[in-house]
Amino acid sequence: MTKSEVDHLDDGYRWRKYGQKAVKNSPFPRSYYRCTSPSCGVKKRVERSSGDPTTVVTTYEGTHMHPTPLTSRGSLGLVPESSASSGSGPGPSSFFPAPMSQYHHQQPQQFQQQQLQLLPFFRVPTAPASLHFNTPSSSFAHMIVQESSYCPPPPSSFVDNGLLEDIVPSEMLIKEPKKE
DNA sequence: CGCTTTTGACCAGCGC
DNA sequence: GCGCTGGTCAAAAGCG
Repeated sequence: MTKSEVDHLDDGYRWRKYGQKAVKNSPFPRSYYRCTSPSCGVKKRVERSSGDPTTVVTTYEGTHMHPTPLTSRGSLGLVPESSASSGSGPGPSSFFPAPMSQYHHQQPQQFQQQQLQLLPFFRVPTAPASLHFNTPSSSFAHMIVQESSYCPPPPSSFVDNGLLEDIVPSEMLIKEPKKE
């Protein structure tokens, strides 16, 4: 579950929408996406939470057995340096006009928690649960930081619980009744 | 021109 | 068997 204004969250892969259906439990339609990479049958369903229209529920089916596509539509700029070196390519950082450190600083624990739930295929052997976002060479960190930009600043209900959110999902924290 | 999105139709599973 | 629901297909349209 991700707080987002947009339905289609870029997660570093290219998705092709192949269907949309209105579901019974939700007034919002559910969208069906499929990974465009050949020999990759990963699918995902995207629907809005009936209770919270600002929350999109993304359900992944399958696991990506390939790296992020080389031909992103520029929305992410996740072009590996090897392929972007056509003109002694600039560093990946040039793909992020906005200060990514800003998002990184805003809600690091929260979106880390969300990403681990939202993108189970990120949990590859080379990416332990305690992802080191400070690692510049980690493309995963880049895409995660980029995607976090889709999440609008949380409402006042959001409180920085620090490392606590590494353990307790933010959802629980938000629903938790305030102390009187 | 190639790729993506849209959208109605089709199909399968399930409960009654 | 019938209706409902969820998932997929495929043609048409749109976009860069």
